[in-house]
Amino acid sequence: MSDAYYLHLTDRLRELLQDPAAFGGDRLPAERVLAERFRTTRVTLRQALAQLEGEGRIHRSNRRGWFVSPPPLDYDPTRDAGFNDYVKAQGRQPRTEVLLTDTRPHRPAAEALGLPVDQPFHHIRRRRFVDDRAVLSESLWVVPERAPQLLEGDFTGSLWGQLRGRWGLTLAHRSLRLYSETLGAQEAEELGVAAGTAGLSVRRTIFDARRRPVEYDEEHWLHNALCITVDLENTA
Amino acid sequence: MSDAYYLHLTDRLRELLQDPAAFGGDRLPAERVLAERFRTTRVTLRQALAQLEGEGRIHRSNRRGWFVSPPPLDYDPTRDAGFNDYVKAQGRQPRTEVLLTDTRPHRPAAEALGLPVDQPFHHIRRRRFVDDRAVLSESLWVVPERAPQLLEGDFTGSLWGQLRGRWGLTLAHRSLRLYSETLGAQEAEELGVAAGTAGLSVRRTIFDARRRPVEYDEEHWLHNALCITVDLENTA
DNA sequence: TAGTGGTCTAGACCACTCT
DNA sequence: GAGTGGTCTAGACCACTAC
Repeated sequence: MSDAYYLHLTDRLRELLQDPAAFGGDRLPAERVLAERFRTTRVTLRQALAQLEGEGRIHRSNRRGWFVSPPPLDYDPTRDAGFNDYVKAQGRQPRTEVLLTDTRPHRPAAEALGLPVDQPFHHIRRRRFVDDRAVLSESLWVVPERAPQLLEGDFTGSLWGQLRGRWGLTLAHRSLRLYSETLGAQEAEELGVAAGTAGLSVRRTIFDARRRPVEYDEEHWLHNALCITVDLENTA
Repeated sequence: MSDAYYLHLTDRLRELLQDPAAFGGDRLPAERVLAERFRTTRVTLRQALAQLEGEGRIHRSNRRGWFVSPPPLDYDPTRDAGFNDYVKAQGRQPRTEVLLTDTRPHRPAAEALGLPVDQPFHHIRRRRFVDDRAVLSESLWVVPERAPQLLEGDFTGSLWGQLRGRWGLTLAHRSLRLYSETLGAQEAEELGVAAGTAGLSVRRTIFDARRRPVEYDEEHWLHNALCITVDLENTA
């Protein structure tokens, strides 16, 4: 079946996408227009678009249309250069919106950090943009004893930077979990995509140098918006 | 559109999948059977199946049918416990097939390791199984000077173990890159899935303690077959 | 050879966005 | 209000797998 028409279509569209001027901008023509141009139906056309979406070449904004994707963002979840810093370092424009802050228990955080389930956490939920495209929805839960006045600060910047700078914490022990997921209703809405869109989940659990629990966070990325990089020395 | 029928269908199927006996085994009924049972068409049914596939609950084997997925494998690409070891440690059955060995130049490896493009490498391509399901296709390129007689050995086990044991190499400097991809024709065929299936690519570049280039490899995983975990100490 | 998933057609209506 | 993607129907044929 390698001669399926949608695969030919995928190839032709992929070529067109190489040429920045092919569609006169970042936006693709309407599905009906493309289907007619390539003499097929929307169903088949959408198979080709879905392929290109999986390859990270295009993406959709819910009910608005298809757009040419920029190159993925390089991201090292083991460091905290700060979102704003590393996005700028790659010549892109970062932006952060704080959606919510509160203090309450959260079972997954408690379990990850080995604390009782009724342990309250300082909780921050935010949404982050690259070049005005929402690519990341995240929630962070911080143990209040480690950072008492945390919620009085500003959270559009680096949280780890604050933990180090304001409370002198060393984020010594870190455990990461990454896996492919489909975005839930809330994350999808926050990122302006259809529910069920493919995502990449990153969870981090942090202890300080004295092995005291510090922080737990969950990130939900658009799955093709980033390339995870990790550099390691000597930890054989 | 959260009342789309395919989402209800997804929910109902997800519930059925909780019950191991619901379908009398690991295999789901034929699409036509399921479509009739839920009084819809194959197109809509397949939307629901695709959702569950994205969630990692089911997977398909090319043209054979849909199967209930086992839990994902935990995998730490920064360590080399050895595939066979960590799969067994999780109570699963590993298997490795060596598909090819040769010695030849490879541009991506040369570029990653900072060597001339005509630099030859010892090349090993293999396919790895968990519980008889092919989940990983990988190629490894080793600098011959680091491991001269490499290709005379056996490669169903841990390559890093050999590099350490037979040549006393320390894999001191490691750089990883992970990103979502769609599997190419070759990888898809080796893994028994349709071309364009979602995958997860892991690339590693390794230098020894004297910063001499040692190895470069590319892994292509079925994207929902694994959960990446990384544990770090002190590398603030 | 029977049954399966893979692909495709030619429509349709709806919810939402844009202006 | 016009245009968009999201969803859905009711079929069809083909390539491949399993027996």
